[in-house]
Amino acid sequence: MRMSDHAFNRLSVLKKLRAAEPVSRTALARLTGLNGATITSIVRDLVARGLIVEEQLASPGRGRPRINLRINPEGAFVVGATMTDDGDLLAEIADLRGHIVSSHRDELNSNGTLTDLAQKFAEAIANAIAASPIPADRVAQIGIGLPAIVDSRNGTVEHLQTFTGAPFPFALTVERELGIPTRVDNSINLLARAEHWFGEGTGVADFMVVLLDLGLGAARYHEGQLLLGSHGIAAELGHTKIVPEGGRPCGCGAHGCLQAYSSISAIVYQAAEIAGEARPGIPAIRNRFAALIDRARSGDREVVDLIARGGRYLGRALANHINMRAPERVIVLTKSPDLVDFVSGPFFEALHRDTLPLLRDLGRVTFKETDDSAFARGAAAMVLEQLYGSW
Amino acid sequence: MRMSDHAFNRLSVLKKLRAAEPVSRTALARLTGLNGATITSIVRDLVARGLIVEEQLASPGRGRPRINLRINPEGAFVVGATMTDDGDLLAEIADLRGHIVSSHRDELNSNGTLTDLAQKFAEAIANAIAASPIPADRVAQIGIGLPAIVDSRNGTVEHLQTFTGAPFPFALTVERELGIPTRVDNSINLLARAEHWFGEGTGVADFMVVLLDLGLGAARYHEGQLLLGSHGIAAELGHTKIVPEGGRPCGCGAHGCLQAYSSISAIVYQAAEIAGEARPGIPAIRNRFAALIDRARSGDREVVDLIARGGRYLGRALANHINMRAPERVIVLTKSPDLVDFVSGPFFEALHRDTLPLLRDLGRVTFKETDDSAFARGAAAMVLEQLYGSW
DNA sequence: CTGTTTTATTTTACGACGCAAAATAAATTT
DNA sequence: AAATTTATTTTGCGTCGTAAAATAAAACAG
Repeated sequence: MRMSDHAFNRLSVLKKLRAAEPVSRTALARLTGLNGATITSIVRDLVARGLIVEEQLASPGRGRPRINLRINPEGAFVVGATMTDDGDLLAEIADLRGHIVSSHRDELNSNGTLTDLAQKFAEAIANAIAASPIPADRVAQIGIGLPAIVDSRNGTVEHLQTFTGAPFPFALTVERELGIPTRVDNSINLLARAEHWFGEGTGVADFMVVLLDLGLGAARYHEGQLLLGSHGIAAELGHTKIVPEGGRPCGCGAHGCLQAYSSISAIVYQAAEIAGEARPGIPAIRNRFAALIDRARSGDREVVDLIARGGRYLGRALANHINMRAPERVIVLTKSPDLVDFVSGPFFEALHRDTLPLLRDLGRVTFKETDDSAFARGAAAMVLEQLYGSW
Repeated sequence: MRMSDHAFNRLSVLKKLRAAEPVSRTALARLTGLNGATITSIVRDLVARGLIVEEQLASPGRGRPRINLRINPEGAFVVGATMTDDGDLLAEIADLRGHIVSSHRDELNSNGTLTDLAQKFAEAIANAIAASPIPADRVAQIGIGLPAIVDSRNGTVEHLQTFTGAPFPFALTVERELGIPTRVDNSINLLARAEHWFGEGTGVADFMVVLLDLGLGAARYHEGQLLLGSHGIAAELGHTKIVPEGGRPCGCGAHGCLQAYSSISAIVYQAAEIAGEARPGIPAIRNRFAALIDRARSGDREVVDLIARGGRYLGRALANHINMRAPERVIVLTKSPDLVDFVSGPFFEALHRDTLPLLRDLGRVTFKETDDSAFARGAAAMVLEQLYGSW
């Protein structure tokens, strides 16, 4: 489904406003290329919806003073919910600037079915709202990020961990339970949306977001729109074959996939194998990784090399991606700055070496620290992005 | 620049018409989702422009008989021009169905500057028109395909062989010379456009075209539109790093790029190296390759393995691409069916092995023979695609 | 203090587009 | 010949975005 011109124009006004805030109508006209009259009417509508507010200004010189416009952070609130690495449900309330107003965490004891998971999400979200100072009727929308293959257009889950089968109407299930419009998207897509609206992707039409953390994921904006592939696959990176022959086995059944080398889990698993230990469970991985970082800091070559190899492989994979698609920016997100310390050297070396000279551009690729709240920011971004019925 | 709704609707009518031809207005309304009244007015315009014609039908049953619509192949003619492998300029006239009406070939003796090259193109095109039965004033547009980095939006060349520098207004130069609107695009993009309008990409919104011939190239349609990256780089495949360490040198300065292994030139060059001979010049490559094919057919392992390796690498690279972006279809074009004979086995094996199980889908990837006329078909496609001012 | 100038925003008038519903057209069936 | 069926066109309407004109709100000049 294509966004209408109408929706597109509204959205570009909102995006430019978000990026240049505070900004006058005249400036918006210049930024968007739309006629001033058009801006007047779009802004009128946004003000009526309470999403933006006018701000009186001390007059700066000659002429009628401009009226600056700002996002009204209190215009609407959004719940962003996601599953954390430790198996909790994190539900946070964000305002329209992507600021977290309230945060709530519930344990997730799910029986593994999607019906139950949706139910647990609904409960956690209800708890989060109840525990917050925000009245329930000010919560305009719910955004849920799942580590899954999701069709965000209609809120269905196609594949999550052990679940595969007919698309499950996840968003609808939560929406029925709580009576609040609900959207579901892939976790990485939420991070990309957060960057596009509130982060380093602001004003950048074509960029890629990579999450290098426990797992590995990627998403891509193209011409100012998040790419949604046929199965939500539009910028998968983890299953790039990085070791052609005799590579490590990957959960997908194949060998030599990037994600078997370049992620915190991959590094921890490899270290465990070397030490002849069993793989730790998901909750233990961060601790194990911290221990590995300690060893690396004390000069343990084995660990340093392991992490370096992950970085090198990621660099090569990203170089290949850049060579193929020439994004303006690549933002590599991680929750672990320790990882960056040891990864970035070999990463940038490989990246530079394998990138076409034409496209070698220092600063195109950057590391950035993130945290779980980014998902709630992404949910807020999703609300803005979907204000006019588009995805 | 975004296509307007207006242009988008016109274009989808034209595309559906092209794909379902002959077809009635009512059927078009169903196919496009547009209102019948809208179809009436769009069709009226297309008929007035002479691009489509009505066709009276024997009434098939009850009710008012439908009036079928067809593309009017004679509605406009297009010159498609390109540089062939043997260093000639090939200028062909195509009708709106992509059928070649007339073909003309001139030797290219260029001094290497873009000004001169554009001049030579203009001459060859003028000769082609003069030698054809089509009156010059029926030639609506010229499309030129260059093995270059091109900004097809404004017809400038950014990089061609030895030329690098400020974008050169190639289309404008030819247009001034001949007085006929002229567009320039990358050769591979033209092939993709030809597939989209007249070939196996008809009706497929997301597909990739790979040219496996003397060189290696790729282009991608996304949501029914050709992707144009920032430097025309939207689906480059040749500089995927396929051999991480100690790979063959590539023209780009790096080592281990796919195009150093998987193309006719790459195979011929490798064979020459093995034999301790000098690299043959471009014009000789096809002959040398024919000789290699003979050796392969008579069971020469060395040659068979060389070609197989190229196929394996291409298979892996395409698998990586599919894993990343999940195109609906991939069309691998080549002018050499001999190549396919020896490449396809190892190619499909590697492709299958390295593609995510979820995305393994026999029939997604196919080989297809092509020829130089495809560029003229692509030029015709470009005209249709740009009827309403979009790219 | 009043008129002029400057800059920002809104209003007005208009044209383009696409839709729904109604009208018309052109056949077959009764 | 009238009714029915299906296809296409016409009509009337609402929305959108623009250019030009009007209005608003300030500083400046005298």
